Amino acid sequence: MALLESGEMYLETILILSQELNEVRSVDVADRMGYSKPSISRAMGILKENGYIEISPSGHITLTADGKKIAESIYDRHRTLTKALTFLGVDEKTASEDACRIEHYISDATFEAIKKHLEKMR
Amino acid sequence: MALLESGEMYLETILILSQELNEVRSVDVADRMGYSKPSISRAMGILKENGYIEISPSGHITLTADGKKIAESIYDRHRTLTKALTFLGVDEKTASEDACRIEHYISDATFEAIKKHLEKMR
DNA sequence: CATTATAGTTACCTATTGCTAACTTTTCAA
DNA sequence: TTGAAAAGTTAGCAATAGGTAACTATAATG
Repeated sequence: MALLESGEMYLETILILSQELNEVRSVDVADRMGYSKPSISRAMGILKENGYIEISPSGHITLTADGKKIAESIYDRHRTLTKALTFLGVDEKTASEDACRIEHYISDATFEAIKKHLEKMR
Repeated sequence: MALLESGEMYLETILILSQELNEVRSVDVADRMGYSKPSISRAMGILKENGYIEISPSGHITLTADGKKIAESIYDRHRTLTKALTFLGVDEKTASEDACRIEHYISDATFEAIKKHLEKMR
């Protein structure tokens, strides 16, 4: 099952939090994303059902191999697109916000082309 | 009221159809977008309520000044983004498809930066 | 240990945006 | 002019994805 923007954002957030915290819990994701606890609770249930995350009895959330692959891919897109846009003169904040939306909607072909172009430019 | 992707797509489609046809009707939009007649009917009602289009008694759809402004802006984004991506080596079809999604999600600052960069490159 | 604070879930609501089935209205041609 | 085709609308369904209220369960502290 291909994930939509929302699912990809949850996985990306879990990845980033797992680099900052010892343990990632639902409430950490809720705080970071600014969503309510029930919204996160349901989203985690769906991600778990579909094999993207695991949740320990104590509520410790970890990415599965599948989930990690997607999270890392999206995070890579985020950083590369942000860099590409700031390179074009877009301010850091706007670049990051725009990257955060674009990252879910471009094909691999387009992303690779942008990445290659960025490497050539600098 | 700021439009979402769907609303922007309808306006863009109406603009393009109005350049191809003498009269644009709901069924023309339905055929072009591949949506059902009821979906278009409702969408046209919402666009009309919000002042983006007018519908004559005979069912002839026209863009208002507000609607035209948005439609032209989105169409401009579409063409510029498609050009920018093909310039980077992305095939025409993929470039157009990706542009069609990105066009709704980037800020003015990012779009202007990309446009300027494209002009400089060629 | 009991009470409180934190974490998580359940049930239900809302909005958007697509759909089908079935209806009405309009147009056009025999 | 009448009957069929085309166009448009109404009513209701589904999925996604957010919300609140109210509950349970777990953890922490006096």
